[in-house]
Amino acid sequence: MSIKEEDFIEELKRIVKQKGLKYTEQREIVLSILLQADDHLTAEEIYNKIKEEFPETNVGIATVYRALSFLEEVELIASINFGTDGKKYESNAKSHHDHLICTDCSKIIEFIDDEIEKRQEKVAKANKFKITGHSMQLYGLCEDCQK
Amino acid sequence: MSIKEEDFIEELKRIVKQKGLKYTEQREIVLSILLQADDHLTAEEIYNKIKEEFPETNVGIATVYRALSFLEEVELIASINFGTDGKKYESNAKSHHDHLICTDCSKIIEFIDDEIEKRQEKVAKANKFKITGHSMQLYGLCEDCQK
DNA sequence: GTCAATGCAAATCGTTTGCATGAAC
DNA sequence: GTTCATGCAAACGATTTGCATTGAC
Repeated sequence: MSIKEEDFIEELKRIVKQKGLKYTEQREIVLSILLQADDHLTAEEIYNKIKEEFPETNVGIATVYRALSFLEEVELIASINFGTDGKKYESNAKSHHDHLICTDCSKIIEFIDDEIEKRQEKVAKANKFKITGHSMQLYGLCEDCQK
Repeated sequence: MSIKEEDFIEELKRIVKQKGLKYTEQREIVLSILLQADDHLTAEEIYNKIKEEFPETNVGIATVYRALSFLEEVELIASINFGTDGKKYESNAKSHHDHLICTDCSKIIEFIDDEIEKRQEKVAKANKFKITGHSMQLYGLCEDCQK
């Protein structure tokens, strides 16, 4: 487990305690699965991974959803929306970024563009909006799928 | 009906014919509702508007969904995703733009930023992606809801 | 007349909820 | 011991599908 991952687990403990809630194995497992994943996972994929990697722990899909909502709320993880096809989650251990999504094979490429970020702030300010989050996806065909 | 709206209806007729499909009143009604709407509508809202504005026409919600998929596929309309809360549609008669969405009152403000568009192209090119569409939403609190 | 499009109801899928039980504190 | 979190199954809401019927061509 990398240092960053430990930090996130510690952060979760801190948040839970500070809110007067309880620290459970399930919440930790969901977070750690996302910390170790190198791609974006759906709730169901996380649920299956738990059953695989932690067969001794009994988890319900409802708990996975509850943990994900909680972790997203406290900003330890983030989600991208795939419409009817559900949401995908990733940990916030990586720095902020946006996504290029292949509409054919669903591959996701992450990118950062500071200029875009800056312009977004500007637009928000011009419209007197207090930004709490944003979601930007570019859809298209990846190199392989263009063939 | 503005000239632009007529153009869109004509375009629909052309596309339908070219594809060897059938031109139906229902598809035209769904498109024209979106052409006349000044805000973004859900499938259900469109369905209700049809029952209101075209009470003599019998439509099922399934047909509305089928028409919306079709119209989106041929790029006469576009959608923005609200996750579990469903999709909202708008016609493509207006020029391309992105959205500022209030997480409190759901108000949507449209904006265009050429610089952001340019940077997006650049990012796509750098990753050898062939862009077919994009979706960018900034979430936050609008002026009123900050109070 | 043929074939696509429709309306309806049932089915599906991701997600949420109610409730009794179990675990953290 | 109290209270929050869990697992399970049932409920939910948006969207899709199967199928017999209708309507466009």
